[in-house]
Amino acid sequence: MEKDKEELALKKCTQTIMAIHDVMDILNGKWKISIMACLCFKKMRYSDLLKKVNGISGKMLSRDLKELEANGLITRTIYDTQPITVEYETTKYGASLNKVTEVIAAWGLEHRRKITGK
Amino acid sequence: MEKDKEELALKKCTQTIMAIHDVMDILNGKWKISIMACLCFKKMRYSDLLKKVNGISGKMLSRDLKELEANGLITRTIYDTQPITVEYETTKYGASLNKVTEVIAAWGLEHRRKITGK
DNA sequence: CGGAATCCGCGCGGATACTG
DNA sequence: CAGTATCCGCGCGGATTCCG
Repeated sequence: MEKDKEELALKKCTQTIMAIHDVMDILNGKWKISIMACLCFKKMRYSDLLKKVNGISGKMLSRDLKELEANGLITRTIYDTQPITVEYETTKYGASLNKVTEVIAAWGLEHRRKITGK
Repeated sequence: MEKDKEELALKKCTQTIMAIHDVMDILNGKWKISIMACLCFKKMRYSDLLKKVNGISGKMLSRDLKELEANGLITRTIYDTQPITVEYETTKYGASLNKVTEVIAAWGLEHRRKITGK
């Protein structure tokens, strides 16, 4: 029946909304997705991220890094050099966001082409 | 040379960050992605969205819908019934976000499975 | 039904200065 | 270098009320 089909679609819609809401709870704020995208390319240090993630302030960066670590998306390792070195790296789990960031970025490029370009 | 390769990767990283930032400018806030995901399933009315997008308030919904429309992602059509009916629908352009919302939702489901489940 | 208007708290997020 | 601390404005976003 087509009524069942309709119902099924709506149910999937509801599930989708919930799933997205979950993600937005973890990746909230202006910067987390950018940070994850950056770390998906390679592990980086605090100062590297500060430069790469354009416009972010030191406060937000460290705060977001803490939250991302708390959610198991990245790891923080300290090297006892002089001065001390800290490296951030995606966990295996965090690396699975790679696909997400890629798709977003791809759409963003397309969008920019549409806006600025012609 | 591998140095060139490294350089290329970093350049791509920078581009990715910029692209993501563009997207976040359009899809900012807590709800826009959910709204778009919802409308990617089917066109809906204001009250439908209010129910489907769980937790959103009327104010945010109408504000976000306005912004999404301003960015060309959705259209708003008024039917002269009694009482009046308004339908929101993705533009062809907005529909291209389908892939994005799908990937995010997929990751979200996986995430929920990891958190609650085991 | 489909909003607009108003009130208001909270926390995001920027700027700056300081620390080990 | 890798942060922390503090101050503070702004706007997101909730709740409620009102309107055509």
